[in-house]
Amino acid sequence: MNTRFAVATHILAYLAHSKGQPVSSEVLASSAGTHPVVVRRLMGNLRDAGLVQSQRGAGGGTVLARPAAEISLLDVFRAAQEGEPDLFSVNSTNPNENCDLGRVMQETLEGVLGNAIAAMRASLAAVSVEQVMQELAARRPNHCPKAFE
Amino acid sequence: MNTRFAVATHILAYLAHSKGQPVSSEVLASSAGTHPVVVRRLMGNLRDAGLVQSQRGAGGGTVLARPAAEISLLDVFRAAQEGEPDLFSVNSTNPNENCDLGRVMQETLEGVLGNAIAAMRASLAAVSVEQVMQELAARRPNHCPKAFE
DNA sequence: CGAATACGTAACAGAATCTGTTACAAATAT
DNA sequence: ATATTTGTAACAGATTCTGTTACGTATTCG
Repeated sequence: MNTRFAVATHILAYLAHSKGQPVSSEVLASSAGTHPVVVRRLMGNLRDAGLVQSQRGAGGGTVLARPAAEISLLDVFRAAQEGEPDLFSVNSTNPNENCDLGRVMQETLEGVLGNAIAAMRASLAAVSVEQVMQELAARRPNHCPKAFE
Repeated sequence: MNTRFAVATHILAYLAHSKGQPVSSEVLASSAGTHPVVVRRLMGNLRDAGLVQSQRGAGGGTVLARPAAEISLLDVFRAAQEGEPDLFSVNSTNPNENCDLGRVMQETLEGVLGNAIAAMRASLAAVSVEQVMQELAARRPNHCPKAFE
């Protein structure tokens, strides 16, 4: 699993915490421990998914496009992995040419994993960005004065 | 996800089908559509996990170390990914130095995903190699005369 | 005993992917 | 106008994955 999901969740939790105030990619990158361009690149996905809205220019930045309670981690996951090869796909190598055992094997494995994947998706769908933000705020260590800094 | 899980399942289903007859890495590789060394490399994991037993020399090959009904896909998955970075770990980048939001974020995400991962593991544990082999045999297309060839 | 077979393992190349970084155009506030 | 900030392309370095070659070791068979 790449870092995209973690970084995207970090970003959105931060935006949920800053309640409407636009946040720049530089601030977000500093908090998430990455590079501003990485944030902006990922932000493109979140924007395409309708999760955030950005504004250019001085004083610009990004805000949530809808309430944090209405953004599930499944939304985040899907947006973060958009355009990427399906993380849950069963990668097999060459399907056998003699018979299509390869294809049958792939279908069988996908069937086996189907329920588990559905459960995982449901679990992600049950958690909102607001919940994550609140849990982060609650567990924020004392020696870090300003939240999400 | 790498191809290891799919190839390992393929191998074990094949071995389950050949009931005690040792199968060479060359035959397995041909069926799985990969290279014999890839099979032998992966077989090292399966052997370490106690799922198969190999014998060198002429007429050698690999057999299941215990009945196929007693090998779950969770066993296969664990063995195939042994020594690899945890597929389900939430990769984050640098934990922030100012405060440990990075660590808290990681723990929070791991907590969120914990149930989903447990469900997925349970689902894999509920399916045996024998079941996979039987489903493959049942779904084997007609124009492929000899099973698993 | 010697040859053929087959595993075990190291080593390496090519491809793909991921992240970080630089660069620069476009948009916007002051 | 100027400073700020996003949007995006392009590229380098690191890592990973698969396929492949090579070679030592074990085992069977004649």
